[in-house]
Amino acid sequence: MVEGALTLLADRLRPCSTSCSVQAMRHERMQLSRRGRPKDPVKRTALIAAARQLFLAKGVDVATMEEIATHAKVSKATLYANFADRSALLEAVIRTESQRVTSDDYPEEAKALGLETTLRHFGLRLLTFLTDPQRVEFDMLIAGATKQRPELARRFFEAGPGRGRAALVRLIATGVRQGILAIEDPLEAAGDLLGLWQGFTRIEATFRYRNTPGREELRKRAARGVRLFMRLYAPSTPASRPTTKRRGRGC
Amino acid sequence: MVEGALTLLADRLRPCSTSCSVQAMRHERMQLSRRGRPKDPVKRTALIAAARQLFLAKGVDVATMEEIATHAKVSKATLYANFADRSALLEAVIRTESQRVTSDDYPEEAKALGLETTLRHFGLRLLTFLTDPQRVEFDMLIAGATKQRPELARRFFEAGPGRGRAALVRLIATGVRQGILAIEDPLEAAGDLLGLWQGFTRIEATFRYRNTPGREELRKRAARGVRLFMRLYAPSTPASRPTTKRRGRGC
DNA sequence: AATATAGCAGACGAAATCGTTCAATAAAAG
DNA sequence: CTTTTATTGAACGATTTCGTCTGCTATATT
Repeated sequence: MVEGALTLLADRLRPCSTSCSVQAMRHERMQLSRRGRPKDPVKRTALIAAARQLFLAKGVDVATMEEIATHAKVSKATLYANFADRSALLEAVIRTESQRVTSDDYPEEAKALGLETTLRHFGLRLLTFLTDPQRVEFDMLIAGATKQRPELARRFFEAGPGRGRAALVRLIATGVRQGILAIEDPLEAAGDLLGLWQGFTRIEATFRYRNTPGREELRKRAARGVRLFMRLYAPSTPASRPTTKRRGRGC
Repeated sequence: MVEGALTLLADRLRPCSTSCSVQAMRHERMQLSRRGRPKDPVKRTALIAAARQLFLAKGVDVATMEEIATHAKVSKATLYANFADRSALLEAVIRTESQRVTSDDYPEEAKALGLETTLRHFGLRLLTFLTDPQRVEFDMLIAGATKQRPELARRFFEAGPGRGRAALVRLIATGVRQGILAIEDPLEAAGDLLGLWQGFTRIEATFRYRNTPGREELRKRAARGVRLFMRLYAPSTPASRPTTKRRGRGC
C-alpha cells in the first residue's frame, strides 16, 4: 500500500496536533503563518475522521483523496493544504488513533473493589476493545501500513496494546504483593490472562467468522478468564504446588 | 481494496484447479476447449505465486497486473487469459493458500506418544504457523479482502484456523474420554489452550513489535501452555489440587 | 483599513493502469 | 497434414486519479 516514501513531517505548514486549540496555535511557536486567517482545526479533524472512515471502509489505497475531501465537507485544495499527500494523511490518522488510549489507573480501582472484580472490568473493557469491528479493521490498517513504516507500528503498539499490557502487569503485580496471586513473572502471567480472555474470539473476529459478540457474552468471557486465571495462580497450600518457583520459565 | 464485484467464476474458460495435470484436464469433464493446445498449468501456478508474492509485498491494490505478469515471466495477455481480472486472481491466490492446510490426524499420535506430548507438538506447530511472518502478512491480506468477500474469509477460516481448532477439540475430547482431562466443554477449553499458547505473541507479531520468536522459544511457549492447561483441567482429587502430578515432561 | 492567509469550486495536465486487441508463432489434437 | 487453441509482445483507447493551479470570497491579524 501507499507507494511513495512517507514524509516524516506529516503536516504541511503547521505541525499542529489534532487537538490543538486556536489559542494554543497562537501562543505556541508558530513562526510560520501567524499573520492571516488561521487554519480551521475543525476541518483538519474532519479530514482525519473522514480519512479514517474511508481508509477502513475501502482500504488505504482505494479511497480517493477527492472522496475523502467531499466526505469531510472540505475542498480538495484544503485537504492538500493540510496534508502533503495520502501518506501524510495516513500518518495523521494513525497518530490520532494512537492517542485514544485504552487504559487508565486500575490499581486504584483494585484497592476499592478488589483484584478479581477489577480484573473482570479490565477484561471486559479489553475484550470490548478487541472485538470492536472498527477496531479490528483498524488493526488491519495499521498492520498494512507497517510494511512501509515499522516505527509507526511500534508507536501504535506502545500507545495501545503495550500500554494495556503494562497496566495489566501492574495490576497483577499488585495482586502478588497482596498475596492474592502466586506469580513469578507478572509479564508472562499477563500474557496468560490475555490469552484466556481471548481464546478464539480474536481470530474469529479477524476473519469475521462470527458476528461481534454481545456485551453479555463478553462479560462472561471476562469473568471466565479471571476465574481460570485465579485457579492457575492462586497461592495454593504450599505443600502441593511449589509451582512457579522453579517451573516458571525454566524448561 | 479491489473495487469491482468479484466474479464467482475465478477462471475464464477452464475451471482447472491449480494442481490439475494435463491428463486430468483431458479426461475430466472439459467440454470446453479440448481440442487445441492446452493451457500450460505451469504458467498458471507461476502467476498465482507471483501474485501472492506481490500482493503480500505491496498490497493487493497496489501491485500492478503487468508487474505480476512480468514477475511470472508470462505475458499480460496470458494473465488475462487465465484470470478474468484482479479479483479472480486474488481469489485464486487465497484458494491456493487455503489448500495448504495445517493439521492432520493428531489423535493417532496421541495414542502413541501420550496426550501431553501430542499437545506440545500441536502447540509448537500452531505457534510456528501463527508467528510465521509470511503467514501474518497473509492474514492481513485475507482480512483486507474480506471487506468485499465475506464468504471467502469464511472459507479460509474453515480451511485454516477452523480446521486446526477442530483437531484440537478432538484431541481434547480424547483426553477427556481417557480421564486425563476433566472438561465439560472441549470447544471452550480449546480456546483456553490456544489462548495460553498465544499470550501476547500474536499481537506482537501483528504489529511487528518483536522479531519472530525462534524455534526454541516457541517450543517453550508450547510446553508452558500445555503445562498450564493441564494444571487447569487435570481431574483433581477434590481435596487439594494434585495438578502437578506429572508435570515433569516440559523441562 | 490594510494585509495576509484560509477556504472553495472547478478545471487542468500528467501519469498510471486497466483490460482489450492484433498479428504472428508454438503446440497439441484430429 | 489441418485445425484449434495458447502464448507472446506490443500497441491501443479509456478511464481514473493525482496533485496543482486559478479566481474568488471569507476571516483573521496588525
